[in-house]
Amino acid sequence: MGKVTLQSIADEVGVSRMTVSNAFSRPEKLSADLRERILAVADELGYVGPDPAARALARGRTGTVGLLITGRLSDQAADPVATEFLVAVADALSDHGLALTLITAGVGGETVPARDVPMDGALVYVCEPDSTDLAWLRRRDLPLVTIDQEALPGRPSINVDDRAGARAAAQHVIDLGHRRVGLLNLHPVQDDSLEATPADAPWNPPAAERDAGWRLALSAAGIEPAVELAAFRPVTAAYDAARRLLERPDRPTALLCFSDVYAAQALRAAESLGLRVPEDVSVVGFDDSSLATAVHPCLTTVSQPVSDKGRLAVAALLESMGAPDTEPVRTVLPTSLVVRDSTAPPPTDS
Amino acid sequence: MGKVTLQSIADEVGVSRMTVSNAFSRPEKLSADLRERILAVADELGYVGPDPAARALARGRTGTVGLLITGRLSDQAADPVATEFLVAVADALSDHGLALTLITAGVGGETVPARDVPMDGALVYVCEPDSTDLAWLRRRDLPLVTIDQEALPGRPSINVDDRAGARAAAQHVIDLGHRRVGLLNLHPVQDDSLEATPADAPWNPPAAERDAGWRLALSAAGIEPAVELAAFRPVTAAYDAARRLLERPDRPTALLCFSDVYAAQALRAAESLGLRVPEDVSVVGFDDSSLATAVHPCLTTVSQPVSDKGRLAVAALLESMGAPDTEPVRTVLPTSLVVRDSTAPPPTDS
DNA sequence: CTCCGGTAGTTTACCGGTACACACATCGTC
DNA sequence: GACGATGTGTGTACCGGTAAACTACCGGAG
Repeated sequence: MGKVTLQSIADEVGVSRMTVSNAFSRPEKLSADLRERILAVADELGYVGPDPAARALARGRTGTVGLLITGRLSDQAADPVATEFLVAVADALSDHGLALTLITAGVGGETVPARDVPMDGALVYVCEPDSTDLAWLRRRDLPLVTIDQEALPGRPSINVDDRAGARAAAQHVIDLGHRRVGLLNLHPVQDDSLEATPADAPWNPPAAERDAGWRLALSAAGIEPAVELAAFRPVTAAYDAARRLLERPDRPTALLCFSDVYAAQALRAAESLGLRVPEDVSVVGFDDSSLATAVHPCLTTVSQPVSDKGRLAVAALLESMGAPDTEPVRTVLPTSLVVRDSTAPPPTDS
Repeated sequence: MGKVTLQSIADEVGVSRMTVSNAFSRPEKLSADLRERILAVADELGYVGPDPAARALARGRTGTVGLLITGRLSDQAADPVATEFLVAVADALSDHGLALTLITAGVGGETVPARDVPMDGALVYVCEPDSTDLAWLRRRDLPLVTIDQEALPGRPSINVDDRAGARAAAQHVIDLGHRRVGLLNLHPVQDDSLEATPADAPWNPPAAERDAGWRLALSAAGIEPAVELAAFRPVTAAYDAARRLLERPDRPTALLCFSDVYAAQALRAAESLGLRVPEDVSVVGFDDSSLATAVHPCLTTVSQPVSDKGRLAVAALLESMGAPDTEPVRTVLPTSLVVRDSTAPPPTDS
């Protein structure tokens, strides 16, 4: 038996192919009676419904939205923030009957998802600005929304106010009386190779903004921070960097960390050196992810609305899919400091 | 300007459309010289490469694999096991240049992803056996692999040996001397409505197998367990169920839980009743997820190879995409008991 | 009686590619 | 000098649908 298509059903019923198509896709365009008959025959022939690929071509829509994440998903998923975001996006999309396709950097084989996967639009989440995948998406002229990225010209963007959050975090430890402060930020490592990364490699926007926010408050207080950078992976990089900070002769009494993941590593580093948190050293995280309350002590951290970010990103994407040429919206969501148990005034003998 | 297609490039260069197609998809079929020229013109015209949707139709392959998860992703993602699995799958697929599309239950709107999204195959992860989405996938005659599900006829399946793991867990507490044992298992709630669920609603396979394993060991020891069921969501359901178990007059001295998430709730329930773990009550989890070592005390639990599950599922799917009619493989992966700090002999006065 | 508007179904013209068989020239070989 | 083996490019026939314009019919208003 050949494959069952609209045509074979049409022949069987004795109507035009178009009518069969309508029976499936536009019930109101034919009589209920005939439609019934067509569906019956279709069922009998084992027809599964219009072929999605063909439909996608003819309609120009696929019902799928991509989420671009460079690097392996396992790298990103190590941070609860990423999965929380992903989940929010998937939920928001499914409310609109759209599916979410994960576009991760291919291994450079035959097929490049960013180039070859049919989709109606894409969310650009974590990726280097000069990513080839991003370049493909842009060339395809797809509706795009960037999240936590430098905004693309003419495209909506969703960001959070990292700078204000970081500034509040720094101000918090300053207000507690800390004068020796360490910054534990992301290392802008490229291509998984620490060596190959030029000294002036650009930070990704969140890291740059957080750094700027911290320094804004610190320099106003006349404090010159000690700085260590740690690559995103492996997580022990953050542990090592935290140890380097805490082993300095002029040991910082407060650590401001790029993320809760980093802060959690800092807690471990402090513990390994026999330092108590917050009595001997204060630690501040960022993100207020699930990790923040899962570790001991619970982290003082900067909260960002991750789920809102996902929801708004989807909303923005849907809008630019509907009306391509509207003025792109640049959304910046607020952050707020959440004070928990990992910060306290510095030890009195300091 | 009209859209740039293979044809427009062909006209411009003065070759046939097929040759242009080859220039992009099969470089070896034409001279390097001509190919160069074609690519140059294509670039100049702003051509982005063959249209994915059209290519998908013509080739019969889309480069995408679906992952079917019924219910909202946020529900599932509450369990670290689900995200760990998802990540393993995404990574394994990206090694083969395939993208992963999340198929979650739509809201029943216009588009039904399971029916309308183009894909080459699908992994069936968590879903009710009579799910309409699953029915769509089956009708579409897609290569399918089930994971943690009842195997589909003629289709490969990946499962873990839940029964043996549960049995080992039960045997462990028996060997420690426990005689009063509580089971905290999954409630087979349907459609999010506890009331609407018939009393004889079928468990999903893992829950059924774990129950069977526990009882195998317990009944051999002549122990009749106390049982409470808790819906997957909200997580407090497990907390409440654990409290019910621990408030019984004949309070169990050991709790065997459906998952680490449940076990973590049981820990909280015990704490809320002033019971110490493991001195007053032992708690055993399942999965050995990241949660197991994140809580205090660290959980004795049954370890299952989640990442392997993902990898093997992808391998099985790729195989059945390549050779549709091979004998389907039924893989059952081993589980193993991991003893940590949440189990101990029962209190002596019991 | 005619004109009009709506319903039901058909026609035509794509959507943008790929597979496969074939034509044609070039070239080394027996 | 004929023959097969390349290497290159072309033609034809799809892949399986959808949009939009068009026709035929029907009933009611003018």
